[in-house]
Amino acid sequence: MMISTRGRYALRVIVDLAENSVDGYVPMHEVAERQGLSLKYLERILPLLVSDHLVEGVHGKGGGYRLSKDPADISVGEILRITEGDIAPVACLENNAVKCEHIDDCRTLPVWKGLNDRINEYLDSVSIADLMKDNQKQ
Amino acid sequence: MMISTRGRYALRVIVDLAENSVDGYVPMHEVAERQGLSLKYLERILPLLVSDHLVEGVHGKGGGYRLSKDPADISVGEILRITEGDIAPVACLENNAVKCEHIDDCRTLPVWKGLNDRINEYLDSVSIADLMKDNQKQ
DNA sequence: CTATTTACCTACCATTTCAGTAGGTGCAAA
DNA sequence: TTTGCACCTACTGAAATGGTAGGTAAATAG
Repeated sequence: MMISTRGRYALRVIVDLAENSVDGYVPMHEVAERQGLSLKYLERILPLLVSDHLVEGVHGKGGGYRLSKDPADISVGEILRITEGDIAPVACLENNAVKCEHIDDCRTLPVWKGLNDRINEYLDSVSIADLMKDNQKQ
Repeated sequence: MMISTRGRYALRVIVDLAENSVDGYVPMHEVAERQGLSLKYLERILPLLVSDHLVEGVHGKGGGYRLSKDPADISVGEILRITEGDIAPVACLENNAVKCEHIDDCRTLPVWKGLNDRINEYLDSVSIADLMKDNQKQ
């Protein structure tokens, strides 16, 4: 399995915020309750999204989170790359991969590159707006 | 990361057999040496391919492995599904997944299904023959 | 000024998976 | 009967996964 709960939960949180943040900031415990997820675990995931300017967090009463961008301008690939760190299907295509010696003669590398390209292409083509309830594609 | 060494090594072994089994059976220690892989580890992977009739093993002197099918008739997807058990990108699409309650109302399921479809479609479209040295696509 | 509410941070933990290794047994040919 | 091979089971160290525990920092309400 490629996408862990970190990435999947992050995506659900973002969609939830997109659908429920009509007025101001939404505290994470509301999202956690709606989605049936552990608040404590989400609290460890959200700083990743904040530091990448996908959402903004405000402390104190009346605070919470809201999206920094329009749902149509946030892609699924963006969220997953932040939370998963790397969505490469094999180790040799990961960001910090050790350089393979036989890279020029590797028979299997073209498949992995082809797979990687298709995965990223697809995930970048789907936006949060595409996943919202009122969208026709549903 | 989605594809572990089990699947990647299996693919390299199959391509190696396709390129080097001009005459009869190839002992696995030869493949292991050519590919720079642990023989002991490969010995644990190959029975999976045998039981799925992708390769045939013959004991004793002069024995080894050979492909049961033409390289053009073996897809990468086939090999990976056998060795990885499951190549679903998320847990809820795995073969033995626990049925999700909110499946009819899940905002994120369509992305995972779309991703799963594209991954399988691509991996099934690439054959071992496509990966061999003498192939133009290289 | 204090209490409350929220985000955010660090450390820990149980379980599972990964990537092998060790040490054999079974079978077939020379 | 010895050699070369496939094949089987049990074990292991390291890392990742999916959290929990127990705080601190900031903002607002009263």
